[in-house]
Amino acid sequence: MRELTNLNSCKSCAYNKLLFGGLTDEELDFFTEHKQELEFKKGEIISKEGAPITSFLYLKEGLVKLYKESPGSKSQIISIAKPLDFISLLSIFSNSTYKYNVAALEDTVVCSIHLDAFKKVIEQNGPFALEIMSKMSKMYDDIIEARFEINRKHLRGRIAFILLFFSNHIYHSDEFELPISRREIAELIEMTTENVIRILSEFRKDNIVQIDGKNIKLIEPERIESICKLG
Amino acid sequence: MRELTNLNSCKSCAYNKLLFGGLTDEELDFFTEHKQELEFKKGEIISKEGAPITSFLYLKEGLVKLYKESPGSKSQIISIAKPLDFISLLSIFSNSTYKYNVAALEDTVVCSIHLDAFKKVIEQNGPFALEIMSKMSKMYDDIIEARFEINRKHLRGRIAFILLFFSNHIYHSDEFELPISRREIAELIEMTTENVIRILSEFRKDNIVQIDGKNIKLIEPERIESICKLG
DNA sequence: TCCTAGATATGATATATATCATGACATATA
DNA sequence: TATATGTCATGATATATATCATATCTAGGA
Repeated sequence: MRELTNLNSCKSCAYNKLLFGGLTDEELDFFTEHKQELEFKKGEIISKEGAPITSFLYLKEGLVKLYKESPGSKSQIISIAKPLDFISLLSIFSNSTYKYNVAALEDTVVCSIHLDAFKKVIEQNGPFALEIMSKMSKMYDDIIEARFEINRKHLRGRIAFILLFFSNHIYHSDEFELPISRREIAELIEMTTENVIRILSEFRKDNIVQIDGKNIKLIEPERIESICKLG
Repeated sequence: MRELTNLNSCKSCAYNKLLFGGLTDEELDFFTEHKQELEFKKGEIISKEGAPITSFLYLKEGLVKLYKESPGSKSQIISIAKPLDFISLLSIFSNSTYKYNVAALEDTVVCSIHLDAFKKVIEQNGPFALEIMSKMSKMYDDIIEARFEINRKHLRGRIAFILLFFSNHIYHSDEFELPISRREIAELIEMTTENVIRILSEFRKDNIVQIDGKNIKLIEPERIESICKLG
């Protein structure tokens, strides 16, 4: 991890309009004083389950995974967060320690606002509180929704689901480089690594995707959609 | 559904201290003006996926299930809410319509505060906003946690899990009456109805639970704990 | 440079779970 | 009262998925 130093003020940050619409100049200045920008290299751990929470974190650039590790069994990936997503979920309001691990899947920049400062502004700015609740709510609902969707699908449907997830929600393209390994895909959509590999091969043989290592190109997105829906 | 009429003011409500610690007398009076208490009989639907959200709901008495229905496949139960739980999750801050169905499992009393009134108080009372966030956060985290726990267990472990859930978190007793059918258990812990029945029978034959219809008595809770952990 | 560990890949086999079939019983309905 | 409908129950069978074994390829460390 590396702390970025030549910081702009939050006031001039391109992200503040998107995330923090309802803040006054004074509040933005207040955040500027209490924030840090942190850079993580691919693979680095951003926060660990059980570690004390001291700041509100959101993703500025890059890609991260939220995951749980439980002794004796393989780890489970809860979700993948993209720029502008909060990576400390609501846990920060109900727990003093993190409930999940977070690790960088790509080189990543995280904006870190000291928790006390963040809470202070929530307390004094009601509309801002509602905004944060709305955003967090949506993230949680999406996680739960995805969990249930994955669970009612067969393996082929799950692979189709995750391909479409990267294509539609992360890279907005039919062609992309997978940011995670086959094993991590398995941890994300609840199946074994072998079956992830096997079914990706099937898709390749069926000529609905081109696969070269981590490089993916969806050849027949409509067919993948239908496998996702029906499988 | 029946609307209760002889309402006490929120000020004197035994629940307000538990749920709404940080409110002024004026704010409680304001809620009193904008609330209703609704009574639902067992089986009645409290809210439906897709219906417009007009109020903040929390459970005063009884038991409800939150569930999703998707065309062509069986419905999935997301969670079971008990008194003092919010039954409109954060959806109310991010969506204009409900994302889940809610139905009463027992005769139930719901306190319904008009959404605009509720949001108004959140906007003007920061500490209250934080309180609500904290409570909602915990509910969401619990749901996600349970989902992942269920998923890494085999069927016997899941049945053990759900028996312990009712025993420890709902009824606080080794002896209780199941509030849901075998089919609903299946919808809650992601397995088929037949296997729920089969494994409950196994547990009965193994003499770790007594079962008479919906009446359950855990004979060897420690063994159930260990099946839950290991299975 | 070699060596090792991990990722990818594929086949054979085992096994957990779903599906199908059937029946008893209770409960709602006409 | 008779008829239908849903729940509980259990066995036989089918099938999806995990597990085990093995091989190749690549990247990183000594």
